[in-house]
Amino acid sequence: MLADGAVKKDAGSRPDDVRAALVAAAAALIEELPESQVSLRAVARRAGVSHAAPAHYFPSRADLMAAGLAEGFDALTARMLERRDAAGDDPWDRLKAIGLGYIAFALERPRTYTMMFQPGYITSPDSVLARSGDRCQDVLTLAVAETRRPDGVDHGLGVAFAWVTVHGFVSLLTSGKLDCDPAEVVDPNPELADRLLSLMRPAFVDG
Amino acid sequence: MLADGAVKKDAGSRPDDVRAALVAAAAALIEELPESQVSLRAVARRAGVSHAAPAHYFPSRADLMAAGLAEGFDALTARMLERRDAAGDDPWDRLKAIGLGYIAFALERPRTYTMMFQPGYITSPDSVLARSGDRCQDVLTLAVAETRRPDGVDHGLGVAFAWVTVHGFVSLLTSGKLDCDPAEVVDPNPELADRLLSLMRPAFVDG
DNA sequence: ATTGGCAACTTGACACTGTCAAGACGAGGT
DNA sequence: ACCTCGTCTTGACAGTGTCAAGTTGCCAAT
Repeated sequence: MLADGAVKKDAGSRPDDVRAALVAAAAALIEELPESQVSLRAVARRAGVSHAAPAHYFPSRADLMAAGLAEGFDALTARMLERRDAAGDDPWDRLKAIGLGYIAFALERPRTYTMMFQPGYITSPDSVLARSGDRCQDVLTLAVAETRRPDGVDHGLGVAFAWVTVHGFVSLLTSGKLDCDPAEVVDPNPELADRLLSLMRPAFVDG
Repeated sequence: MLADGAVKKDAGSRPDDVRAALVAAAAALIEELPESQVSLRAVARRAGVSHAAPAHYFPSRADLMAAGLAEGFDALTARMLERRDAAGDDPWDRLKAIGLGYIAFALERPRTYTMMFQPGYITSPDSVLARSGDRCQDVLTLAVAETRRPDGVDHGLGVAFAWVTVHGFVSLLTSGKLDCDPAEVVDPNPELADRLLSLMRPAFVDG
């Protein structure tokens, strides 16, 4: 009956397959198409199921989107950690590496990134999307804490400042408000991003 | 058939009336409803015309939205100018006043502000929306230029930094990523915004 | 082995959307 | 009077999210 839940691990874990396929299809379409064209039915078609199949796993379109966007947050977190660990031991270098990883991800998957911050997909504070967003923020919080110095700014304010800077940068970039090509910002000439991040240096470390 | 009490005979009943009513209805609904619910037909209903009337003035839904969003940019520009002129003569005070006006507008009309930066509504570089956005940027550019000092940062970088900071701030706020209530940030306790803006002070002026 | 039940979908329907085609209708010119 | 044009309406079409009902297949109990 209900004694041992989640006993679905037998060979053909079909149910989870469909769910995973739906989330993967959503994540793919979110980057491929403009937001208004990422329809429940298009996701269902991509996943090879009927148009109403998503309703069995997700109460509404917003919930399916949220699942796809949570994957985006996880990928962003992974990218930040990768860059941070590749940097040295200097706290500022590590924080800047995280910022550059953040920028690189957002410019690689601009539609996903934009939708990740669209209000309306977080249905509750402990939804999958909100939790993956929190894990992402934790990485930044830790890196800012590492730069802590006695006369430094308030920790929460520092986290906000760092996040605000990188988020505002990629957001304005993808909106076309900064007159430079987003495609070239990270790979061919990362000077702009580097100089921008350096502007917030005095808020964190000396010198 | 017209709604009722049509003012057709009125001296000011130019054909532009319908167009203006559509734009006004769009601007109102953009703030009242989530983006996906701001439909062409809902705007037409609000304006008291048939569901296909907008098609005569705007080639597509995006163009009607762009017209409404351009009004948003104009309102933002007006708000920034108002705050700047109310500030004193000190260049930094004027720049900060613009920033606070920017933040106040964005938090008063969050849905409008968010949609203003949504890529996809600017159909061409000299569209109405793009032009009104440019006028908004000009105000910021001028204010940054006023802070110019010999050893200051590059002008374009300074503009980007200032814009990035305020835009990132309100964007993260309305996304719920900064754990404070957006409704209280400007009116009851503007300390957070003030302290955040002060963090970018060293990039512009001495002391 | 048969039955029952239930979860995992599918099919069908409804109201709503953006956009196109065609028509109504008054104003202005000839 | 006739014609034309711009303005707007009506009607239609494919596509959408979501709900209701039906179908299928598997597992447990009889």
